[in-house]
Amino acid sequence: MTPMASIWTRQRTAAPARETLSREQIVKVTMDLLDTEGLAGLSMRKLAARLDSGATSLYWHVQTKDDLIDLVIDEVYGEIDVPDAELAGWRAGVLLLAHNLRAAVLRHGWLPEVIYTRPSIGPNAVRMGSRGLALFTAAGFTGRDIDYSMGAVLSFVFGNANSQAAWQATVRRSGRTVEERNQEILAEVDQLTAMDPMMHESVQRRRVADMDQLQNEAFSYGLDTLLDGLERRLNA
Amino acid sequence: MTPMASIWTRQRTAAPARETLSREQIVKVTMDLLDTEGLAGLSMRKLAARLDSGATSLYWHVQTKDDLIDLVIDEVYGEIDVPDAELAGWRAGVLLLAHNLRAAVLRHGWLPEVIYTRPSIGPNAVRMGSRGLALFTAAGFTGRDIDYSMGAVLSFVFGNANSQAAWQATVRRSGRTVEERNQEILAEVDQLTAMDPMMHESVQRRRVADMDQLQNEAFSYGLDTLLDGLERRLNA
DNA sequence: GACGAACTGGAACAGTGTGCGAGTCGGATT
DNA sequence: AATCCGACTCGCACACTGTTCCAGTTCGTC
Repeated sequence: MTPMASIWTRQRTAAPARETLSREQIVKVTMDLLDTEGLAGLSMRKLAARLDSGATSLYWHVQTKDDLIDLVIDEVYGEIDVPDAELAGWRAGVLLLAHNLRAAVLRHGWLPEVIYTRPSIGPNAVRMGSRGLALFTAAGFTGRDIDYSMGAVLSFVFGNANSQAAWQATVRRSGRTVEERNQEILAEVDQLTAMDPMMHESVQRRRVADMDQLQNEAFSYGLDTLLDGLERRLNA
Repeated sequence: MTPMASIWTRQRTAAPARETLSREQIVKVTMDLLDTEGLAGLSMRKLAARLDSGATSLYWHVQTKDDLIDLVIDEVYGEIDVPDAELAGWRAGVLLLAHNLRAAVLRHGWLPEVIYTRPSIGPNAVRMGSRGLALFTAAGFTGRDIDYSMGAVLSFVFGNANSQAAWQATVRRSGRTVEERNQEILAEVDQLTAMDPMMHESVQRRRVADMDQLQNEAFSYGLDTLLDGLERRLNA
């Protein structure tokens, strides 16, 4: 009968007696630490140091490190604004959802490293899911097609954003510039294949001044294509 | 001038003197270990135990654990068959590539946990990339559209396969059946939102006898939609 | 003033990846 | 037949990890 005390269920039972650590504060500092140093830079002791507390004190407010990460992940979902279904047209709404989701992933480049390691269904994730479903329902999808169409968009967005975030993270870690890194890749690829023309040219095409813009274009291209396909389904 | 000795560059200089560990053998056993016990179950000591060797012996054949993982990842890419551009039509070819890639990810459920943690451009990844590009070139795409269209498909496939693989992994770890796990999710969601109708129904729709088939359908739905959109671009 | 709940944090444990360096093997050279 | 040397193995040790246990401290309530 105990309702599987998940992290989001548990609540502070009474007001704190004195100035004390709070779960909110811990989550916030964890987010900062992750954003600046990445997943590898997060350890309970380092986190405690930033909070001027002992490492084991954290365990009063949080069950495990994994639970803490669940909390931060849901915090990220909380940043994502999903427009109302009525306000914009459905396509404009989905477009916005997609862009906001991608932006959130890119803001928190450690996210791809953790989302696939746990289930993690927090309140903000549920809220985003619910509002997303409303969007696709308003578009005219029914039954399972609601889930399928939204799943398709989310899959694409995550697929795109994850790999770009990972790319950015490695560039940052390497300390090199984007162009230097692209040159390295070109060299590696050429060395591996003895000048495969397909790959060589594809990598060459990536060597542009504004890499972010290139990736934005790739994202828009794919998203538009997918939305075109969905629209076609609606009109069929 | 040193060509950044990557893991794939380094070769054994001479034949081994006696019966000895080999990189191929290590990679193979690592793959087995990952497939059966997941990423969390992989440690150098456990791996060495399976090979009847000391843990530190592995470091003669492999620079670091991360490099080892790079090798296994590329091994997975090696399993993916990409059809020739001329044989099937481009759409059939891309469809096959997509299905093969997804199947490989699902076979190796630990992959989503690692692909976004490192760059990892091995020979097999390059080969797959090259053959993929050929497919989209044969379809009629030119210039950057080749990269964009292929990127869209790969993003979707990874997005879909990653989350399904992660789902399967958690079900396996929990030791519960698929239906039990779905029931848990339903309860959690309802508890978090006090019966949000959108989410409630969506989760209800997931509670089917054959979960795999449902996810296959979701995959086909999204892939078809995306390919429809790409075809539309070609005919524009 | 005493009690007890809320909270802190040091010591300790089992486990991790990996550098070091001493040791072993076996084929080629002398 | 003795020597040599590169290929390879592996125990020890180090710094670090998440986490448990428990002895403490703080503070509102009786």
